[in-house]
Amino acid sequence: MKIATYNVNSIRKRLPVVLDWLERHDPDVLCLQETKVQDSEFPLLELLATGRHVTFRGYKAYNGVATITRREPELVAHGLCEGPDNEDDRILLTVVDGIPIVNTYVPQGQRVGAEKYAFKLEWFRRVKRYFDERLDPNRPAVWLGDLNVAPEPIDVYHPERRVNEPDFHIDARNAYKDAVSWGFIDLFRARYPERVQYTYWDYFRNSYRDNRGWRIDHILATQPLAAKCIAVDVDTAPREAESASDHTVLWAEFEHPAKA
Amino acid sequence: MKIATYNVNSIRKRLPVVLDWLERHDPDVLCLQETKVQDSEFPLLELLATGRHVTFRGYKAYNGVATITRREPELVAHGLCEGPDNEDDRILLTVVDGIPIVNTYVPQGQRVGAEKYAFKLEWFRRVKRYFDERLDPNRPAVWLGDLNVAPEPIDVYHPERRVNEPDFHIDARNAYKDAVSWGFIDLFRARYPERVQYTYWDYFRNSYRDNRGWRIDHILATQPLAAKCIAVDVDTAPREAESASDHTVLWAEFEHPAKA
DNA sequence: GGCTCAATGG
DNA sequence: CCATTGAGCC
Repeated sequence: MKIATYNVNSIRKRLPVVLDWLERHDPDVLCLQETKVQDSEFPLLELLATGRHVTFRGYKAYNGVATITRREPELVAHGLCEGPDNEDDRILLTVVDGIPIVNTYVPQGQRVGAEKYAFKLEWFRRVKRYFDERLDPNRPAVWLGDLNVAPEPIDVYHPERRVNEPDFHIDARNAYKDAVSWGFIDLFRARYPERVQYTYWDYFRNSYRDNRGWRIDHILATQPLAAKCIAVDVDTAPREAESASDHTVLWAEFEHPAKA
Repeated sequence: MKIATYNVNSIRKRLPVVLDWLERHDPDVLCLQETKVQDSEFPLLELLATGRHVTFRGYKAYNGVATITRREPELVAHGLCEGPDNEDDRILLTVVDGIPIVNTYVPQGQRVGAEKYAFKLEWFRRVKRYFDERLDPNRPAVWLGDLNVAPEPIDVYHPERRVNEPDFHIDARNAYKDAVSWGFIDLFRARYPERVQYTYWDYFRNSYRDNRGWRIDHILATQPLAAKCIAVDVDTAPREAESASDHTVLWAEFEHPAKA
Protein backbone atom coordinates (compact mmCIF):
# COMPACT_ATOMS: atom_id res chain seq x y z
CA MET A 1 0.00 0.00 0.00
CA LYS A 2 1.36 3.35 -1.06
CA ILE A 3 0.32 6.61 0.63
CA ALA A 4 1.41 10.13 -0.30
CA THR A 5 0.96 13.72 0.81
CA TYR A 6 1.26 16.93 -1.23
CA ASN A 7 0.51 20.54 -0.38
CA VAL A 8 -0.68 21.69 -3.80
CA ASN A 9 -1.08 25.44 -3.12
CA SER A 10 -4.28 25.51 -5.25
CA ILE A 11 -5.64 22.29 -6.73
CA ARG A 12 -6.90 24.22 -9.75
CA LYS A 13 -3.42 25.49 -10.60
CA ARG A 14 -1.82 22.14 -9.78
CA LEU A 15 -4.24 19.74 -11.44
CA PRO A 16 -1.81 18.73 -14.23
CA VAL A 17 0.93 18.01 -11.69
CA VAL A 18 -1.45 15.92 -9.57
CA LEU A 19 -2.81 13.95 -12.53
CA ASP A 20 0.71 13.28 -13.74
CA TRP A 21 1.85 12.10 -10.31
CA LEU A 22 -1.16 9.79 -9.97
CA GLU A 23 -0.46 8.26 -13.35
CA ARG A 24 3.25 7.76 -12.75
CA HIS A 25 3.08 6.47 -9.16
CA ASP A 26 -0.38 4.94 -8.88
CA PRO A 27 -0.70 5.43 -5.10
CA ASP A 28 -3.46 3.87 -3.04
CA VAL A 29 -3.95 7.17 -1.25
CA LEU A 30 -2.91 10.72 -2.13
CA CYS A 31 -3.67 13.42 0.42
CA LEU A 32 -3.70 17.04 -0.70
CA GLN A 33 -3.59 20.24 1.33
CA GLU A 34 -4.21 23.90 0.51
CA THR A 35 -6.62 23.09 -2.28
CA LYS A 36 -7.78 26.73 -1.92
CA VAL A 37 -11.14 26.18 -3.53
CA GLN A 38 -14.75 25.99 -2.44
CA ASP A 39 -16.41 22.63 -3.00
CA SER A 40 -18.57 23.83 -5.92
CA GLU A 41 -15.41 24.81 -7.83
CA PHE A 42 -13.38 21.72 -6.95
CA PRO A 43 -12.14 19.93 -10.13
CA LEU A 44 -13.96 16.75 -9.20
CA LEU A 45 -14.71 15.37 -12.65
CA GLU A 46 -11.10 15.59 -13.79
CA LEU A 47 -9.99 13.60 -10.74
CA LEU A 48 -12.83 11.08 -10.93
CA ALA A 49 -11.75 10.45 -14.52
CA THR A 50 -8.67 8.70 -13.11
CA GLY A 51 -11.04 6.03 -11.75
CA ARG A 52 -10.34 7.01 -8.14
CA HIS A 53 -12.51 8.19 -5.25
CA VAL A 54 -12.23 11.78 -4.07
CA THR A 55 -13.16 13.19 -0.67
CA PHE A 56 -12.69 16.91 -0.06
CA ARG A 57 -13.70 20.01 1.82
CA GLY A 58 -12.60 23.56 1.22
CA TYR A 59 -13.53 27.22 1.20
CA LYS A 60 -12.62 30.22 -0.90
CA ALA A 61 -8.94 31.12 -1.04
CA TYR A 62 -7.70 29.46 2.14
CA ASN A 63 -6.87 25.96 3.35
CA GLY A 64 -8.84 23.00 1.97
CA VAL A 65 -7.98 19.28 2.04
CA ALA A 66 -8.68 16.39 -0.30
CA THR A 67 -8.00 12.67 -0.13
CA ILE A 68 -7.83 10.67 -3.34
CA THR A 69 -8.16 6.93 -2.90
CA ARG A 70 -8.09 3.91 -5.16
CA ARG A 71 -10.82 2.19 -3.12
CA GLU A 72 -13.88 3.84 -1.68
CA PRO A 73 -13.24 4.90 1.94
CA GLU A 74 -15.13 2.84 4.47
CA LEU A 75 -15.62 5.93 6.59
CA VAL A 76 -15.26 9.70 6.11
CA ALA A 77 -15.22 12.40 8.78
CA HIS A 78 -14.67 16.10 8.19
CA GLY A 79 -13.15 18.39 10.79
CA LEU A 80 -12.27 18.11 14.45
CA CYS A 81 -15.92 17.55 15.41
CA GLU A 82 -15.55 19.44 18.68
CA GLY A 83 -18.04 22.21 18.24
CA PRO A 84 -18.69 25.28 16.09
CA ASP A 85 -15.07 25.85 15.02
CA ASN A 86 -14.92 22.57 13.16
CA GLU A 87 -11.83 23.20 11.02
CA ASP A 88 -13.13 20.88 8.35
CA ASP A 89 -10.99 22.65 5.75
CA ARG A 90 -7.88 21.53 7.67
CA ILE A 91 -8.54 17.97 8.78
CA LEU A 92 -10.12 15.06 6.95
CA LEU A 93 -10.34 11.46 8.12
CA THR A 94 -10.82 8.60 5.71
CA VAL A 95 -10.64 4.95 6.58
CA VAL A 96 -9.14 3.03 3.68
CA ASP A 97 -8.62 -0.73 3.72
CA GLY A 98 -9.24 -0.62 7.46
CA ILE A 99 -6.61 2.05 8.12
CA PRO A 100 -7.59 5.48 9.44
CA ILE A 101 -5.79 8.20 7.50
CA VAL A 102 -5.81 11.68 9.01
CA ASN A 103 -5.04 14.27 6.34
CA THR A 104 -4.25 17.62 7.94
CA TYR A 105 -3.13 21.11 7.08
CA VAL A 106 -1.84 22.55 10.34
CA PRO A 107 -2.13 26.37 10.71
CA GLN A 108 1.08 28.10 9.69
CA GLY A 109 0.90 30.61 12.55
CA GLN A 110 1.87 33.83 10.71
CA ARG A 111 4.56 34.88 13.21
CA VAL A 112 5.63 33.96 16.72
CA GLY A 113 3.55 35.90 19.21
CA ALA A 114 0.64 36.48 16.85
CA GLU A 115 -2.88 35.35 17.68
CA LYS A 116 -2.62 32.90 14.80
CA TYR A 117 0.49 31.43 16.39
CA ALA A 118 -1.38 30.74 19.62
CA PHE A 119 -4.08 29.14 17.48
CA LYS A 120 -1.43 26.89 15.90
CA LEU A 121 -0.08 25.74 19.27
CA GLU A 122 -3.63 25.08 20.48
CA TRP A 123 -4.33 23.21 17.25
CA PHE A 124 -1.74 20.56 18.13
CA ARG A 125 -3.44 20.07 21.52
CA ARG A 126 -6.79 19.73 19.80
CA VAL A 127 -5.54 17.20 17.28
CA LYS A 128 -3.99 15.13 20.07
CA ARG A 129 -7.40 14.96 21.79
CA TYR A 130 -8.82 14.05 18.37
CA PHE A 131 -6.45 11.06 18.20
CA ASP A 132 -7.38 10.11 21.77
CA GLU A 133 -11.03 10.01 20.92
CA ARG A 134 -11.00 8.02 17.68
CA LEU A 135 -7.69 6.18 17.20
CA ASP A 136 -5.74 3.47 19.00
CA PRO A 137 -1.93 3.70 19.08
CA ASN A 138 -1.81 -0.11 19.05
CA ARG A 139 -3.64 -0.39 15.76
CA PRO A 140 -2.63 0.88 12.29
CA ALA A 141 -3.24 4.58 11.71
CA VAL A 142 -1.66 7.36 9.69
CA TRP A 143 -1.32 11.09 10.39
CA LEU A 144 0.05 13.02 7.48
CA GLY A 145 0.01 16.34 5.70
CA ASP A 146 1.54 19.78 5.84
CA LEU A 147 2.16 19.85 9.60
CA ASN A 148 4.00 23.20 9.42
CA VAL A 149 6.78 22.16 11.79
CA ALA A 150 10.40 21.31 11.07
CA PRO A 151 10.95 19.06 14.10
CA GLU A 152 14.74 19.27 14.40
CA PRO A 153 17.60 21.52 13.29
CA ILE A 154 18.43 19.05 10.52
CA ASP A 155 14.98 19.73 9.06
CA VAL A 156 15.61 23.33 8.04
CA TYR A 157 18.48 25.12 6.34
CA HIS A 158 20.33 27.55 8.61
CA PRO A 159 18.35 26.49 11.70
CA GLU A 160 20.04 29.07 13.94
CA ARG A 161 18.51 31.81 11.81
CA ARG A 162 15.02 30.24 11.95
CA VAL A 163 14.45 30.03 15.69
CA ASN A 164 11.83 32.78 15.53
CA GLU A 165 9.98 31.40 12.52
CA PRO A 166 6.58 29.87 13.36
CA ASP A 167 7.55 26.54 11.73
CA PHE A 168 10.76 26.16 13.79
CA HIS A 169 10.15 28.11 16.98
CA ILE A 170 10.64 25.91 20.04
CA ASP A 171 7.01 26.22 21.16
CA ALA A 172 5.73 24.93 17.81
CA ARG A 173 8.27 22.10 17.81
CA ASN A 174 7.25 21.10 21.34
CA ALA A 175 3.53 21.34 20.58
CA TYR A 176 4.06 19.17 17.50
CA LYS A 177 6.15 16.64 19.42
CA ASP A 178 3.58 16.44 22.16
CA ALA A 179 0.92 15.54 19.59
CA VAL A 180 3.28 13.01 17.99
CA SER A 181 3.94 11.52 21.42
CA TRP A 182 0.33 10.32 21.44
CA GLY A 183 1.69 7.36 19.50
CA PHE A 184 3.09 8.28 16.11
CA ILE A 185 6.41 7.59 14.42
CA ASP A 186 7.90 9.92 11.79
CA LEU A 187 8.49 7.43 8.99
CA PHE A 188 11.02 9.47 7.07
CA ARG A 189 13.21 10.31 10.06
CA ALA A 190 12.92 6.77 11.45
CA ARG A 191 14.32 5.38 8.22
CA TYR A 192 16.85 8.14 7.54
CA PRO A 193 18.12 9.49 10.87
CA GLU A 194 20.82 11.70 9.32
CA ARG A 195 19.44 12.63 5.93
CA VAL A 196 18.89 16.27 5.02
CA GLN A 197 15.79 16.29 2.88
CA TYR A 198 13.29 19.08 2.61
CA THR A 199 9.67 19.00 1.37
CA TYR A 200 9.09 22.75 0.98
CA TRP A 201 11.13 25.52 -0.59
CA ASP A 202 10.09 29.16 -0.72
CA TYR A 203 9.11 30.50 -4.12
CA PHE A 204 11.48 33.42 -3.86
CA ARG A 205 15.21 33.94 -4.07
CA ASN A 206 15.94 30.67 -5.86
CA SER A 207 15.30 28.69 -2.69
CA TYR A 208 14.83 25.43 -4.54
CA ARG A 209 17.87 25.85 -6.76
CA ASP A 210 19.98 26.50 -3.67
CA ASN A 211 18.17 23.84 -1.60
CA ARG A 212 17.19 26.26 1.13
CA GLY A 213 14.11 24.44 2.33
CA TRP A 214 12.15 22.96 5.17
CA ARG A 215 10.97 19.45 6.06
CA ILE A 216 7.47 20.36 7.24
CA ASP A 217 5.37 17.75 5.41
CA HIS A 218 5.26 14.46 7.24
CA ILE A 219 3.85 10.95 7.19
CA LEU A 220 3.52 9.45 10.64
CA ALA A 221 2.22 6.01 11.55
CA THR A 222 1.39 4.14 14.72
CA GLN A 223 3.92 1.52 15.72
CA PRO A 224 2.21 -1.57 14.25
CA LEU A 225 1.89 0.14 10.89
CA ALA A 226 5.33 1.78 11.02
CA ALA A 227 6.76 -1.71 11.41
CA LYS A 228 5.30 -2.57 8.00
CA CYS A 229 6.82 0.45 6.27
CA ILE A 230 9.10 -0.77 3.51
CA ALA A 231 9.90 2.53 1.84
CA VAL A 232 9.50 6.25 2.32
CA ASP A 233 10.87 9.12 0.29
CA VAL A 234 10.46 12.61 -1.07
CA ASP A 235 9.81 12.99 -4.79
CA THR A 236 11.22 16.33 -5.94
CA ALA A 237 9.86 16.05 -9.48
CA PRO A 238 6.64 17.99 -8.67
CA ARG A 239 8.75 20.86 -7.28
CA GLU A 240 10.55 21.01 -10.64
CA ALA A 241 7.38 20.83 -12.73
CA GLU A 242 6.24 23.57 -15.09
CA SER A 243 3.87 25.32 -12.72
CA ALA A 244 5.08 24.04 -9.35
CA SER A 245 3.73 24.25 -5.83
CA ASP A 246 6.22 25.46 -3.22
CA HIS A 247 5.90 22.01 -1.60
CA THR A 248 6.58 18.60 -3.08
CA VAL A 249 5.32 15.03 -2.61
CA LEU A 250 6.29 12.76 0.30
CA TRP A 251 5.25 9.12 0.04
CA ALA A 252 5.47 5.87 2.03
CA GLU A 253 4.88 2.23 1.17
CA PHE A 254 3.62 -0.50 3.51
CA GLU A 255 3.63 -4.26 3.32
CA HIS A 256 0.28 -5.98 4.06
CA PRO A 257 -0.75 -3.09 6.28
CA ALA A 258 -4.25 -4.38 7.02
CA LYS A 259 -2.91 -7.50 8.71
CA ALA A 260 -1.11 -5.52 11.40
CA MET B 1 5.30 48.19 -47.37
CA LYS B 2 3.10 46.38 -44.91
CA ILE B 3 1.54 48.12 -41.90
CA ALA B 4 -0.60 46.53 -39.20
CA THR B 5 -2.51 47.46 -36.05
CA TYR B 6 -3.40 45.29 -33.06
CA ASN B 7 -4.99 46.13 -29.72
CA VAL B 8 -3.16 43.56 -27.58
CA ASN B 9 -4.98 44.08 -24.26
CA SER B 10 -1.68 43.67 -22.35
CA ILE B 11 1.56 43.24 -24.24
CA ARG B 12 2.90 41.02 -21.48
CA LYS B 13 0.04 38.54 -21.85
CA ARG B 14 0.11 38.77 -25.64
CA LEU B 15 3.83 38.62 -26.31
CA PRO B 16 3.71 35.10 -27.84
CA VAL B 17 0.90 36.13 -30.18
CA VAL B 18 2.77 39.26 -31.24
CA LEU B 19 6.06 37.42 -31.82
CA ASP B 20 4.26 34.76 -33.82
CA TRP B 21 2.49 37.37 -35.96
CA LEU B 22 5.74 39.23 -36.62
CA GLU B 23 7.44 36.04 -37.71
CA ARG B 24 4.63 34.89 -39.97
CA HIS B 25 3.83 38.22 -41.63
CA ASP B 26 7.06 40.18 -41.37
CA PRO B 27 5.39 43.63 -41.46
CA ASP B 28 7.35 46.84 -41.88
CA VAL B 29 5.30 48.41 -39.10
CA LEU B 30 3.17 46.88 -36.35
CA CYS B 31 1.29 49.29 -34.10
CA LEU B 32 0.03 48.05 -30.74
CA GLN B 33 -2.51 49.57 -28.36
CA GLU B 34 -3.47 48.85 -24.76
CA THR B 35 -0.04 47.56 -23.87
CA LYS B 36 -1.10 48.15 -20.22
CA VAL B 37 2.41 48.33 -18.88
CA GLN B 38 4.74 50.98 -17.54
CA ASP B 39 7.89 51.51 -19.57
CA SER B 40 10.19 49.84 -17.03
CA GLU B 41 8.17 46.62 -17.33
CA PHE B 42 7.76 46.68 -21.10
CA PRO B 43 9.10 43.43 -22.68
CA LEU B 44 11.63 45.33 -24.75
CA LEU B 45 14.39 42.73 -25.02
CA GLU B 46 12.07 40.03 -26.31
CA LEU B 47 10.86 42.37 -29.07
CA LEU B 48 14.32 43.70 -29.90
CA ALA B 49 15.38 40.08 -30.33
CA THR B 50 13.31 40.03 -33.53
CA GLY B 51 15.80 42.52 -34.97
CA ARG B 52 13.23 45.32 -35.08
CA HIS B 53 13.01 48.77 -33.53
CA VAL B 54 10.51 49.42 -30.76
CA THR B 55 9.04 52.75 -29.68
CA PHE B 56 6.60 52.80 -26.78
CA ARG B 57 5.00 54.69 -23.93
CA GLY B 58 2.70 53.37 -21.26
CA TYR B 59 1.62 53.51 -17.64
CA LYS B 60 0.38 51.02 -15.12
CA ALA B 61 -2.78 49.12 -16.02
CA TYR B 62 -4.30 51.46 -18.59
CA ASN B 63 -3.73 52.45 -22.22
CA GLY B 64 -0.19 52.35 -23.63
CA VAL B 65 0.95 52.28 -27.26
CA ALA B 66 3.93 50.76 -29.05
CA THR B 67 5.17 50.87 -32.63
CA ILE B 68 7.43 48.11 -33.88
CA THR B 69 9.33 48.92 -37.06
CA ARG B 70 11.74 47.12 -39.32
CA ARG B 71 13.76 50.30 -39.90
CA GLU B 72 14.62 52.85 -37.29
CA PRO B 73 12.03 55.69 -37.29
CA GLU B 74 13.39 58.95 -38.64
CA LEU B 75 11.28 60.81 -36.07
CA VAL B 76 9.37 59.94 -32.92
CA ALA B 77 6.85 62.11 -31.04
CA HIS B 78 4.87 61.07 -27.99
CA GLY B 79 1.46 62.48 -27.16
CA LEU B 80 -0.67 65.32 -28.44
CA CYS B 81 1.93 67.92 -27.40
CA GLU B 82 -0.72 70.50 -26.52
CA GLY B 83 -0.01 71.09 -22.87
CA PRO B 84 -0.09 69.25 -19.55
CA ASP B 85 -2.63 66.57 -20.55
CA ASN B 86 -0.29 65.09 -23.13
CA GLU B 87 -2.02 61.72 -23.65
CA ASP B 88 1.29 60.13 -24.58
CA ASP B 89 -0.05 56.71 -23.60
CA ARG B 90 -2.67 57.05 -26.34
CA ILE B 91 -0.91 58.59 -29.31
CA LEU B 92 2.51 57.92 -30.78
CA LEU B 93 3.91 59.31 -34.01
CA THR B 94 6.74 57.62 -35.84
CA VAL B 95 8.02 58.58 -39.27
CA VAL B 96 9.09 55.47 -41.12
CA ASP B 97 10.54 55.52 -44.64
CA GLY B 98 9.32 59.10 -44.90
CA ILE B 99 5.73 58.27 -43.91
CA PRO B 100 4.20 59.65 -40.71
CA ILE B 101 2.36 56.90 -38.86
CA VAL B 102 0.00 57.99 -36.08
CA ASN B 103 -0.67 55.09 -33.74
CA THR B 104 -3.61 55.90 -31.48
CA TYR B 105 -5.77 54.37 -28.81
CA VAL B 106 -8.90 56.54 -28.73
CA PRO B 107 -10.72 56.71 -25.35
CA GLN B 108 -13.53 54.19 -25.16
CA GLY B 109 -15.90 56.61 -23.39
CA GLN B 110 -17.42 54.30 -20.75
CA ARG B 111 -21.04 55.17 -21.53
CA VAL B 112 -22.94 57.83 -23.42
CA GLY B 113 -23.44 60.86 -21.19
CA ALA B 114 -20.50 60.10 -18.92
CA GLU B 115 -17.66 62.55 -18.41
CA LYS B 116 -15.37 60.08 -20.16
CA TYR B 117 -17.68 60.12 -23.17
CA ALA B 118 -17.36 63.92 -23.45
CA PHE B 119 -13.59 63.41 -23.21
CA LYS B 120 -13.77 60.94 -26.11
CA LEU B 121 -15.70 63.35 -28.33
CA GLU B 122 -13.25 66.12 -27.48
CA TRP B 123 -10.37 63.74 -28.21
CA PHE B 124 -11.41 63.51 -31.87
CA ARG B 125 -11.37 67.32 -32.09
CA ARG B 126 -7.93 67.39 -30.53
CA VAL B 127 -6.52 64.76 -32.87
CA LYS B 128 -7.89 66.66 -35.87
CA ARG B 129 -5.99 69.76 -34.72
CA TYR B 130 -2.97 67.48 -34.26
CA PHE B 131 -3.23 66.44 -37.93
CA ASP B 132 -3.61 70.09 -38.94
CA GLU B 133 -0.43 71.03 -37.18
CA ARG B 134 1.92 68.31 -38.36
CA LEU B 135 0.54 66.48 -41.42
CA ASP B 136 -0.38 67.35 -44.98
CA PRO B 137 -3.40 65.65 -46.59
CA ASN B 138 -1.60 65.83 -49.92
CA ARG B 139 1.36 63.79 -48.73
CA PRO B 140 1.49 60.19 -47.51
CA ALA B 141 0.39 59.69 -43.89
CA VAL B 142 -1.30 56.97 -41.88
CA TRP B 143 -3.68 57.17 -38.93
CA LEU B 144 -4.38 53.82 -37.39
CA GLY B 145 -5.22 52.03 -34.19
CA ASP B 146 -8.11 51.20 -31.94
CA LEU B 147 -10.26 54.21 -32.81
CA ASN B 148 -13.21 52.97 -30.74
CA VAL B 149 -15.83 53.84 -33.34
CA ALA B 150 -17.82 51.59 -35.64
CA PRO B 151 -18.46 54.17 -38.38
CA GLU B 152 -21.55 52.65 -40.02
CA PRO B 153 -24.33 50.17 -39.19
CA ILE B 154 -22.52 47.54 -41.24
CA ASP B 155 -19.62 47.80 -38.79
CA VAL B 156 -21.42 46.35 -35.79
CA TYR B 157 -23.72 43.38 -35.29
CA HIS B 158 -27.29 44.34 -34.43
CA PRO B 159 -26.64 48.06 -34.95
CA GLU B 160 -30.15 49.06 -33.90
CA ARG B 161 -29.42 47.69 -30.42
CA ARG B 162 -26.09 49.56 -30.19
CA VAL B 163 -27.19 53.14 -30.76
CA ASN B 164 -26.50 54.00 -27.12
CA GLU B 165 -23.11 52.32 -26.94
CA PRO B 166 -20.16 54.74 -26.82
CA ASP B 167 -18.55 53.11 -29.89
CA PHE B 168 -21.67 53.46 -32.07
CA HIS B 169 -23.57 56.42 -30.64
CA ILE B 170 -24.20 59.05 -33.30
CA ASP B 171 -22.12 61.70 -31.54
CA ALA B 172 -19.05 59.44 -31.49
CA ARG B 173 -19.56 58.48 -35.12
CA ASN B 174 -19.85 62.13 -36.12
CA ALA B 175 -16.83 63.16 -34.05
CA TYR B 176 -14.81 60.37 -35.67
CA LYS B 177 -15.98 61.27 -39.17
CA ASP B 178 -15.15 64.90 -38.62
CA ALA B 179 -11.58 63.94 -37.71
CA VAL B 180 -11.40 61.60 -40.72
CA SER B 181 -12.67 64.43 -42.93
CA TRP B 182 -9.38 66.21 -42.28
CA GLY B 183 -8.09 64.10 -45.15
CA PHE B 184 -8.12 60.37 -44.41
CA ILE B 185 -9.55 57.39 -46.25
CA ASP B 186 -10.67 54.22 -44.47
CA LEU B 187 -8.66 51.65 -46.43
CA PHE B 188 -10.74 48.64 -45.50
CA ARG B 189 -14.10 50.20 -46.32
CA ALA B 190 -12.75 51.81 -49.48
CA ARG B 191 -11.70 48.41 -50.79
CA TYR B 192 -14.67 46.44 -49.46
CA PRO B 193 -17.75 48.69 -49.46
CA GLU B 194 -20.18 45.91 -48.55
CA ARG B 195 -18.13 43.50 -46.49
CA VAL B 196 -19.10 42.68 -42.92
CA GLN B 197 -15.84 42.23 -41.10
CA TYR B 198 -15.20 42.95 -37.45
CA THR B 199 -11.90 43.54 -35.63
CA TYR B 200 -13.13 43.19 -32.04
CA TRP B 201 -15.33 40.65 -30.30
CA ASP B 202 -16.28 40.73 -26.63
CA TYR B 203 -14.69 38.05 -24.45
CA PHE B 204 -18.04 36.99 -23.07
CA ARG B 205 -21.04 35.08 -24.31
CA ASN B 206 -19.22 33.38 -27.18
CA SER B 207 -19.13 36.62 -29.13
CA TYR B 208 -16.37 35.46 -31.42
CA ARG B 209 -17.89 32.06 -32.10
CA ASP B 210 -21.15 33.74 -33.05
CA ASN B 211 -19.38 36.61 -34.86
CA ARG B 212 -21.04 39.28 -32.79
CA GLY B 213 -18.33 41.92 -33.14
CA TRP B 214 -17.38 45.44 -34.01
CA ARG B 215 -15.16 47.04 -36.65
CA ILE B 216 -13.48 49.65 -34.44
CA ASP B 217 -9.82 49.18 -35.41
CA HIS B 218 -8.91 51.09 -38.53
CA ILE B 219 -6.10 51.96 -40.90
CA LEU B 220 -6.64 55.26 -42.64
CA ALA B 221 -4.36 56.91 -45.18
CA THR B 222 -4.19 60.23 -46.96
CA GLN B 223 -5.25 60.14 -50.59
CA PRO B 224 -1.81 59.85 -52.22
CA LEU B 225 -0.94 56.91 -50.01
CA ALA B 226 -4.41 55.32 -50.23
CA ALA B 227 -3.94 55.26 -53.97
CA LYS B 228 -0.92 52.99 -53.45
CA CYS B 229 -2.78 50.53 -51.25
CA ILE B 230 -2.70 47.12 -52.90
CA ALA B 231 -4.18 45.03 -50.11
CA VAL B 232 -5.94 45.38 -46.77
CA ASP B 233 -7.49 42.74 -44.58
CA VAL B 234 -8.30 41.48 -41.13
CA ASP B 235 -6.37 38.46 -39.85
CA THR B 236 -8.56 36.56 -37.40
CA ALA B 237 -5.85 34.07 -36.41
CA PRO B 238 -4.73 36.15 -33.37
CA ARG B 239 -8.34 36.17 -32.09
CA GLU B 240 -8.30 32.37 -32.23
CA ALA B 241 -4.92 32.01 -30.55
CA GLU B 242 -4.35 30.23 -27.24
CA SER B 243 -4.47 33.31 -25.04
CA ALA B 244 -6.23 35.81 -27.30
CA SER B 245 -6.85 39.54 -27.07
CA ASP B 246 -10.45 40.61 -27.62
CA HIS B 247 -9.23 42.45 -30.74
CA THR B 248 -7.43 41.07 -33.77
CA VAL B 249 -4.94 42.32 -36.36
CA LEU B 250 -5.82 44.61 -39.29
CA TRP B 251 -3.14 45.14 -41.92
CA ALA B 252 -2.59 47.02 -45.19
CA GLU B 253 0.02 46.81 -47.92
CA PHE B 254 1.29 49.65 -50.11
CA GLU B 255 3.21 49.76 -53.34
CA HIS B 256 6.27 52.08 -53.43
CA PRO B 257 4.65 54.31 -50.84
CA ALA B 258 7.59 56.67 -50.42
CA LYS B 259 7.39 57.74 -54.06
CA ALA B 260 3.89 59.15 -53.66
C1' DG C 1 -14.55 36.99 -19.71
C1' DG C 2 -10.05 38.60 -19.30
C1' DC C 3 -7.02 42.11 -18.21
C1' DT C 4 -5.27 45.31 -14.66
C1' DC C 5 -4.26 46.61 -9.45
C1' DA C 6 -4.03 46.44 -4.42
C1' DA C 7 -4.54 43.65 -0.35
C1' DT C 8 -3.72 39.42 2.17
C1' DG C 9 -1.51 34.97 2.94
C1' DG C 10 2.43 31.85 2.81
C1' DC D 1 7.47 34.63 -5.69
C1' DC D 2 2.94 32.62 -6.33
C1' DA D 3 -1.45 31.99 -4.90
C1' DT D 4 -5.99 34.06 -3.52
C1' DT D 5 -10.14 37.94 -3.60
C1' DG D 6 -12.55 42.00 -5.10
C1' DA D 7 -12.88 46.24 -7.66
C1' DG D 8 -12.36 48.88 -12.07
C1' DC D 9 -12.30 48.87 -16.94
C1' DC D 10 -13.66 47.37 -21.43
